[in-house]
Amino acid sequence: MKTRGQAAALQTDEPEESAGDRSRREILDAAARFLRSHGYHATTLRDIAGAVGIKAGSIYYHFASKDEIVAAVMNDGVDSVFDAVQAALRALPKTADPRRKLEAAIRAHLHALLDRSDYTSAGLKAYSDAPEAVRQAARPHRRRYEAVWDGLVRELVQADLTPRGVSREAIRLAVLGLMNWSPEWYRPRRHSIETLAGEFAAILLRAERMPVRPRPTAAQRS
Amino acid sequence: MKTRGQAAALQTDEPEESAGDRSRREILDAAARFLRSHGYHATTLRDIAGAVGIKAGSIYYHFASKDEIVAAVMNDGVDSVFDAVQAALRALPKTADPRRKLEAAIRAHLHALLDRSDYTSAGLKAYSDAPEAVRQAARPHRRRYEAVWDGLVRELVQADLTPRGVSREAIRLAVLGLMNWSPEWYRPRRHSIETLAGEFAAILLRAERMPVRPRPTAAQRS
DNA sequence: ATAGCTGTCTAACGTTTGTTAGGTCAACAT
DNA sequence: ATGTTGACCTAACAAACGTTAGACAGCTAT
Repeated sequence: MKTRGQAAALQTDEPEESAGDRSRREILDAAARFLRSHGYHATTLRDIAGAVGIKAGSIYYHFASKDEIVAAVMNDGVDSVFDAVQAALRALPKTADPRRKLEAAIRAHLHALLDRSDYTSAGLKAYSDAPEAVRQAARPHRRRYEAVWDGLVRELVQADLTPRGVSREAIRLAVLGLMNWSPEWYRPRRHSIETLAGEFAAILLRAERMPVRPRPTAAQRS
Repeated sequence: MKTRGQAAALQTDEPEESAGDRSRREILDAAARFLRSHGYHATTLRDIAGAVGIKAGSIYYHFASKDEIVAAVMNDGVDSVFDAVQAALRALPKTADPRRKLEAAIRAHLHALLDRSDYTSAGLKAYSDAPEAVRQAARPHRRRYEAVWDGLVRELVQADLTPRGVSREAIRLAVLGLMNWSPEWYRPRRHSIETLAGEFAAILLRAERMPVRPRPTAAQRS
């Protein structure tokens, strides 16, 4: 049932991708691009096929239905941002300041959403339009990812870094909503993901903005 | 902008709604409901007509195209939440605490989005899927509404209630994103709009949560 | 050489979509 | 009585949709 990574654990070399595997991957890539920019209903199998260089009917050699493609894209998208955030958190020392963890997670999420993976934003956009069966298949992936943020928020609350009297759920909904709405307004030329991540983290915390440790243009005040 | 209030004022000076006007309004109401829950492409003229009790072709007596309906719903939706927020702000004394203004605006926005008007949420959901012509027609309405929030954020910044070093734009995008994502997770049985409004306002501000003031007549200004 | 598998093609199918043309029928004005 | 208008209907149109069946070229293994 896994869509991609299964051959990754092969013993010696790279998976030796066959022609069929490459087509299958290209179909998913194209589907993710169309789903991201046009949504579920406006993404047609003929569009996808055309982008891959084959005919619409040929898709059915690789997938049983449109919804199977959509489900694969959506689940890969959630797993992808899950992995990205987990990796970003693991790159920090376990005892790191929860504020830094929050900012790292926000940065990873925004990167996945806005410039790294069509899959993540495709899943986000197509979810509410997809048939119930597809959404149901995606639910475990989504829950697993939400749990990451719930843990993060829990740490913040325990460190007393969030406004008092605000439920953990509200904070999680706030941070996810704030990020997930960004595809609606983000323009690569106009916004910097790095800057946005820092600003969003600062907004969500009670305390002042964190000291600027690694880089860029953060201090235009003072 | 009136959303429902069917025979609100039977007085002599009311417009005397004709049968055609009522049909037109019912078409828009039904379109808003479908657009809200199913989005642009999954909302069909036959669905709308069926909900009103007429046939699909008859819609063209009232509207020139599907997109004209969508544009009307979208623009009414933005104007509706604009009016609601403006009214909520005007109900406050001009010199009111900016924190209170923020909370009032958030509450009004959430109410418009989640339980008062199908139009507002319909416009939000359908916007990115609608043809460019429809989006272009909606842009002035959206800009006017954004300006309200920009003014609100400006007040907050001037009162030093926001984290320092964070741009006004980031704050505005944060608060709007946080609210506009709520249709994705809000469940009326599970969440309370009043509570959410207070929590979101608290999250966005540097200071502690505001004291719960029982009555507005007290002079709290020192 | 032959058989089989892989990956794609052509060509259609049944359905649904937005839209249009022309008809119908009651209410009203003359 | 007659003509006009308002509001709706029927019936279709072309296009586009997801999907399917069957054919066909290229490769591999016998």
